[in-house]
Amino acid sequence: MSFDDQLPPKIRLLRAAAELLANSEGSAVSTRQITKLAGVTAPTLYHHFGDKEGLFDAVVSAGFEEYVAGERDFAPSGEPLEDVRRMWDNHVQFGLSQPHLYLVMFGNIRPESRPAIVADAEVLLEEMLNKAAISGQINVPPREAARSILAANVGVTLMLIAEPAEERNLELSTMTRDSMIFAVSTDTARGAAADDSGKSSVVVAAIALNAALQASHSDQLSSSELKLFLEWLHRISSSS
Amino acid sequence: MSFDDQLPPKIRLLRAAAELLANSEGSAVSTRQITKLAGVTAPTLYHHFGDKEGLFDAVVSAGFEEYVAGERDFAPSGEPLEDVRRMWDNHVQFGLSQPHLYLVMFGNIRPESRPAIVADAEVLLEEMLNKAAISGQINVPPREAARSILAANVGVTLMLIAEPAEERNLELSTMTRDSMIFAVSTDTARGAAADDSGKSSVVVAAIALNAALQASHSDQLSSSELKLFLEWLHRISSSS
DNA sequence: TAGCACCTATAGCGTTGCTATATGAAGTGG
DNA sequence: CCACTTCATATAGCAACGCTATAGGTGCTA
Repeated sequence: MSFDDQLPPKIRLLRAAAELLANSEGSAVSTRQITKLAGVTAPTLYHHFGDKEGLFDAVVSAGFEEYVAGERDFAPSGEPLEDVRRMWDNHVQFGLSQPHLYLVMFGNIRPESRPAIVADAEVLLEEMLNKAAISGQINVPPREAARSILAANVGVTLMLIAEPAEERNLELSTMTRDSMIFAVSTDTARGAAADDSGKSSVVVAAIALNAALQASHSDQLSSSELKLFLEWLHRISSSS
Repeated sequence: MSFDDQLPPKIRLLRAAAELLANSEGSAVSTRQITKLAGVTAPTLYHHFGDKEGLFDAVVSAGFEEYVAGERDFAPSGEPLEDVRRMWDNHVQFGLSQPHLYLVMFGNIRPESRPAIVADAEVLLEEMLNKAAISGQINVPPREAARSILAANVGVTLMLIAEPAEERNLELSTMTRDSMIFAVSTDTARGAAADDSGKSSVVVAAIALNAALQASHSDQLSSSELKLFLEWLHRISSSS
């Protein structure tokens, strides 16, 4: 029942709440469950934390500080934008590993209650982006870039949490991450090059693809597949 | 007390819930408040909506459909990416004008109860991005681009909602919006003409062809051929 | 008129977050 | 050694919550 009789009740409450939050599959967690697991009665909870939300805030702060601490332990890689990527991934990982904590933090955001944690994350990102700005890698003020990237980061994490775990596509995260970083960075190295600007029908696209495929030796298809593919492509592109 | 005695209870419940949700400043809305305002008793609510969440879903759907309807009324501007921008702004506007509805929709997302509305919004975006893909303006598959942009859109809107109304900085929205669109578009109007690595022009062409094929129901290939063809195309266009 | 769906109300169950009040333990000053 | 305050916990219970078993009323079809 009560799982750690030695520790002071305040800490037992924190641990019980964290454990229940982590294990509850979407369903709400009640104060009675928490106090029972902590081996404590209701008033103790309200004495120490004032509120159910106060307890959750404390749990979240603890978890978040742990996450921030791990964040700071990353020695700067010398490539600030790479560090920003790592912070992004860490953020997503944190959200996915503790979805209920995360939802308490970012999902139920209300105007009057706590941008405190958001601000912490923002500052952390901003510091890193500042390094990037110093070496001229960024074309946007670091604070604005940090806010923008963090917003996208939160959105992606929420979307991933909302998906059933088995069909979670982390590519959504990496793609959005790189899109955001690319957009604020001064490094325009990229592929693209849309030559035939303007209207492009099936035929035009097929011709373009046909030419490009033959020129580039893509290894996405086997040679036999490629042969058939090109044949079909020819059929389409000569059908005008 | 009850505010619209003529209408059927189902609609009165919807309106009462909408009104309470819109006016409640962050605090939760109870079924008792709703039924009292609607001039109805509890079982009526559960008969029509099954659930408290069912009611909220219905309210949200109604509001969202209104918003989507306004969205569709925009005549396509001929510039799909410009339309995407307008959809983004509309999304943010919707969230800021009905923050509580919006939080019900996107804030409390849980793995098991994912509102179909997210999927709707995704499809809407994807359709528009498909147009952009057909004319070769996009270097990413439309579905993935839609998911990514929508995620960022949601994140930005939540962040803006979390800020006190008087210091809301809408530039966060426009900046993130343009960053995302810029990152997925082939238009590198930024200065240095990008060198194409050859492979990525294949990707762009494949994406364009893929979108065009699905839109045009070409009869150059049999359905089984087409299926395989599209699969290969997808493989090519997913290779970064 | 009888029967049958559909819709709504009465009443209340079990649980929720939270608290008024009381009790025990620990320290402090005389 | 004893009052006295302070902090921490327990007993017991309130009002509000989401929700439902059951029954009654209503309008339609036969």
